[in-house]
Amino acid sequence: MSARLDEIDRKILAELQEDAEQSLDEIARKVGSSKTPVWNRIRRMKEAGVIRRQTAILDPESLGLEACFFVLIRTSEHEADWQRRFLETLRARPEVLEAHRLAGDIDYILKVRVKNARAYDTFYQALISQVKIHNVTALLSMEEIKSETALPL
Amino acid sequence: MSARLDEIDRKILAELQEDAEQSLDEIARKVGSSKTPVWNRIRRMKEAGVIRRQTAILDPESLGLEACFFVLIRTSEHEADWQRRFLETLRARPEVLEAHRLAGDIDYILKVRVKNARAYDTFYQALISQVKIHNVTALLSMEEIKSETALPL
DNA sequence: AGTGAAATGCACAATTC
DNA sequence: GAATTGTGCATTTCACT
Repeated sequence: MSARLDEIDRKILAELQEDAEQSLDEIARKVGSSKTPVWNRIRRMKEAGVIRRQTAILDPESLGLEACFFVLIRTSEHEADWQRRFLETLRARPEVLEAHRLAGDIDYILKVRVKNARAYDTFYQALISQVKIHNVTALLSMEEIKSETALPL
Repeated sequence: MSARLDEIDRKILAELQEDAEQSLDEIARKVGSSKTPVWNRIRRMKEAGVIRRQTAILDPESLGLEACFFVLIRTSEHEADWQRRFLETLRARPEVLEAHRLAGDIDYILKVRVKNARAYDTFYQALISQVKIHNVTALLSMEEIKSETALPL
């Protein structure tokens, strides 16, 4: 699964992670190459799935999304059908920004962005009404110390 | 802090979140407007900080980053100096993708992306050698069910 | 705040080295 | 695998409504 990338590929990825609006010329200059090879490398990395997509990062506060919760979930159900419904519910809900299945005694963790505590409760009620859940702990974020989309290269 | 945005602004943001590579013409067509007004709205939203930046989303697996941990941290130290050093450490470490200060008995949560369990241990050892931490629980992700950068509008 | 058009610049492709 | 050139499209600006 891991693609073979050389030093220049990694530099290009670093630039694209930092600012995807830069022109090819700028990127080429910074990585010490020129337009065409950089363009070809980017195209290949998109085809290989190394570069998934390009997106705009928005400011949650500006959109009135002032509450962020991490939700730890324990369940007693481990059947295929239960899991399918649970995953569908998570994927369908736009306030769920992240969802992971975990090893250990906590089964799932979610990251949920909402307007306020009341909006979280609405989400929570909807979730437990749709799938049976044994135990839920919500951790409320007081301060976002770091929020990074750039992966370490 | 919350900006006033009309229906067209929100539609533009939705398009940019989904695919920031689209041309102005395409976005304009989809939101039922035309090039110039869309361009002006985007510029204003960038100035207002609603749109923070534009970035490439990379595939962690392709980069060999196959392990993802959520780290729950309890500390006994709550002095300003300790906190400053702790935050600096987190911000300096590129494998820390998210860090939040929490309400409740768990003080911090981190999301950490690394190559493997050994790389996590290296990070962990570095962290506890730099700042005194009372209690750490690492939750290992087995499966990324959802990973979304797009905020709900 | 939106339209239409005009100009600049860039992305992309083909060709050549 | 990289440089050069060229075409067309996208971005950006402006004049007008």
